[in-house]
Parts: sequence; C-alpha cells; structure tokens
Amino acid sequence: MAESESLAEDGPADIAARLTAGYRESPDRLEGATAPGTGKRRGPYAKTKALRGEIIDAALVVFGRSGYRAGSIREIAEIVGMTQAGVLHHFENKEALLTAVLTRRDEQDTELLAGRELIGIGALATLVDLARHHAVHRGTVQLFTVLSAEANVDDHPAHEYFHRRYEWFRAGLVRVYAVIGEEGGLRPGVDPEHAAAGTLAMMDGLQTQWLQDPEKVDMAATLEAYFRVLLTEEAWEAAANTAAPPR
Amino acid sequence: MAESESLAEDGPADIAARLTAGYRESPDRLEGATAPGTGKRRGPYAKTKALRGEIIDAALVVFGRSGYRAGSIREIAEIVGMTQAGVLHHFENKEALLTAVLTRRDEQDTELLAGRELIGIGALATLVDLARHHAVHRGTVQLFTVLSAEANVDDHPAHEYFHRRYEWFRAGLVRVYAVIGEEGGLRPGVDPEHAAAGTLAMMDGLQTQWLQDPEKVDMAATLEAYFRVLLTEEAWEAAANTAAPPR
DNA sequence: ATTATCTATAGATCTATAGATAATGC
DNA sequence: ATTATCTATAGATCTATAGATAATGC
Repeated sequence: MAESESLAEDGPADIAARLTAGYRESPDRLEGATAPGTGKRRGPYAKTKALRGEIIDAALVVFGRSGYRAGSIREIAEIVGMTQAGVLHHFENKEALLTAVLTRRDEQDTELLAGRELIGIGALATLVDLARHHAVHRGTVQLFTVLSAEANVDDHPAHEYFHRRYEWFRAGLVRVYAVIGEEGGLRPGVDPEHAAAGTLAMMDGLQTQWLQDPEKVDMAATLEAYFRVLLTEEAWEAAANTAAPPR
Repeated sequence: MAESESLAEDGPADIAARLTAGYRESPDRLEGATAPGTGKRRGPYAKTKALRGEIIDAALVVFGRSGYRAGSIREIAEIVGMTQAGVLHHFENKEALLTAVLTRRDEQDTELLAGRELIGIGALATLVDLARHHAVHRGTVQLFTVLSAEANVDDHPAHEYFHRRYEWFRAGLVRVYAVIGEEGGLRPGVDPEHAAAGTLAMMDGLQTQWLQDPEKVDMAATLEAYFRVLLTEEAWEAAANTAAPPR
C-alpha cells in the first residue's frame, strides 16, 4: 500500500484517529495547553514532545522490520536509548504505539500532498512523484508493506485501518480515471474500475519488489510506463508538463 | 508474490531445496526405500507420510496467518491434533517446517503449470489462469503475501528464497515480452523491462488487495485488463483463444 | 510537586531437548 | 526393536504493572 491522501473525501488521518487512541496525554496537553476546567496538572517537560517523536520514529523502523506482532517494545526503547518501561510511560500500550505511528504517517502524507494536483491526470503525475519520494524512504515503504500483509487477519489491530484505506484509495482512483475518461484522455477499452485496482496493485507490488532489490526496480519509471499505456499520448504529455513537481 | 514456475530456467523448487533442509528423514526414507549401505533402520510407519503432509498444510495456514516469526509450532500442532513436541519429531526445527512448506508449494506449482504454455503470449494467458486459481486458494496467497513482506530483513530464513524468486520471475517475464515484441504483439512504446516489472507488481499487488476485500477485487479480470493495454488487440485475442484453459 | 525514568517482577508465551510411554511392524 | 507421541522442563522472550528514584519546573 502506498500512502497518499485526499484522492477521496475521507482520508487516512481520520482512519487512524478512529483506532482506539492511547497517548498517555491528550494532544492538547502535549502542546502544554491547560485543560479547561482542570487547573491542576503541569503538563509534560519541554523535551518530551521531541522524545515522543523519536519513539514513534523508532517504532516505525521496528514494526517495519519485524511487523507489529513480532516487533518488541524493548527494541524500540533501545533505539531511543531508554528502558522498555520508559517507553510505556509515554504510550499506554503497544497498540497505542502502533496507532501513533500510523497517525504520524498520515499527517506527513497530508503535508506532502498539500497543494498537489489530486484530480484527473494531474493526480497520476502526483503518484509518480510519490513513488519517487518512496524510493528514498525505505522505512516507510517497509512499514506499509509488512503491516498491510500482517493485517489480513481479522483480529489484527490495524485490520480496519488498512481495509478502509484500500477502499478509500481505490474509490479515489476510480474517480480520477472517470474524470480523465470524460476528457477523452483514456485509450479505447480502458475501464476506470480496472485501471483503479490496477494502479493500486502496481504501486503496492512495486514496493514489495523494490524492497527485495532496490537496484533493479525503478518504481517511478515503471509506474509511469503503466500510465503511459493507459492514457492517450497527448493526455500524458500534458500531465507530465503541468504537474512539474518540486524536486 | 505469485507462485508460478518455469518462466525461466532455474525454478523455485531448486531454490527451496537450497534452503538448509531439515526433514528428520530423507525423502528416500519417507518413501520406505532402504538407504544403500545401511541395512539398519526400518523406516517410517505407513501413516507417517500422510501425517507429515497434514503438518505441512497446517504450517502453511499458520505461517500465512501470522507470518513465520509470530506463528507458533504449538498452533500448527493443535490443528493436526498433536503436541508441539510431536511436530518436532517430524521436523528438526521451525525453519525446517518453513522449508518444507515452501518446497511443497513449489512442487504443486510445478504440477499446476505442467503442460501449460510458458513462452510468448500464451504465458500471459497462463498467468491469468493462475490468478483465477489463486482466487480459490486463499491460504497460499496469504502465505506468499505475508512471507514475502516479512522476508525483507536480511536475516529472515526465507530472505534468499524470495530474492531469487523475484529475480527469476522477472527475468522470465522479460523474455516473454521480448518474444511477444519480436512477433509484433506489443503496442508501440511498450518496453519489455517495464512490462515485466509491472506484471509482477500487478500480480503481487492484486493479491494484497484481494486479501483485504475478495468481493471487490477480481484478480484475473484486472490482470487481463492490463495485458489488454500492453498487447495489440489481435495478439491478445489470439492468446485468449489459444490457451483456453482446463477450467 | 509533578513528570520521567529505572528496577523488579508477575504471568504468558515460545523453541528445543530429555526421557518416559505407547504404537507399529519385522 | 524401532518409530511415534507425550509430559516435563530449561532458558529466552515479551507485555504490562508496581513502586522506587531522579529530573524538571511552578
């Protein structure tokens, strides 16, 4: 699974939030704000916010390497240089750690895609850029590849998350291709539904393949080659010029 | 990762064999043959061969559900109705169990593809059939999806297996597309390298997607739609007729 | 005084081995 | 007598909690 936003109306950030959250402190508290009504607590130390970020980064690496179930809190703690119990002071339990990782990823994706074209042909150019971006963020790619596979069992804590994410992404892509089709940009015989499922599959599959052999697989180029056979020549050329990304 | 054979010269069966094997008994012994020279041992009971097959099937399910690392021997044992120690009487250790599963899968794939067209356009029709076959073998799909993701870390026991498998499959597909191209079956601008990587990616990605929502994803149809945009109309029609599979 | 961190530990696992008992088959 | 299976157990983990100690900041 790739991680991009806003191709449909209900993004992954919402989805992650829907997982039972579990910060020890609410986000408000983390910002140092005073909870209305309760004038009691002092709030976290100055360094705490940054430290929790480090923990989340470490969790991303560990869950990406070993998966959620086999990845251990102790390993995460070791990376940030503290004790397993120390980590659990900041996150209620292991699942809260997973939620935090997914939420963080969704936030970063939202930032990344802010201001990009997400409708019609421009959206496809954005996806090619996204693939290029992934090629220098192995940890993230690994996290999504490993978790999306692991989350296939019903009782996995990220099961819902991935299920919704796929649905949301595929629906968004169907719309993208429908728009392109209306503008006459699709080659004859190309069906938006199949193109959408195919695009999502191609993005996921390229990640799996690239992880196995980064030298031999060019995710962005292969994805672009796919778009090139789906769209008319003129339509794709137009998109490639329009969406010229901030490299 | 899909599981098909013989698109290149050095198949996965060999690859699995290259993993340190670990049957308690050699295959010869399992067949009841007398090892040359040693006239000592009696060999396994009559039921044993079938039982080991059951254990392997159970291991496929458990490793598919939980991955290799998080899947437990006890769970496997429970499925076949025996003790964890009982299972370890038949397989030296957990890794030997994994090897046995992968070897068994490779053998079944080889059977499945025996007599099918594996060169040129016919090979693509065979892949569509394979996708159809996968849609009624969830366990196998899950095994390969989960393991290929988990095996991305260097020290995973199936790391080599998947690395070689990908390379072998991609190389085979490059050849397939090259042949089709020579016969003039590719649409203008289609490059065998990209088409090969794209096909492999699409097959893998469709499996991941299908596992999340079997109702919404038609692996065979989506794959076929992909082939349809890569090949000329005449070429694909010819293939669809030629390779009419044993449904 | 509150927040962060550590040590210690309970209670579940898990793999693999040792050794006893049961089942099979020359 | 050999093969298969079980019970028991050693030795590693792992998550989560309790309670003590250290660091921070009103």
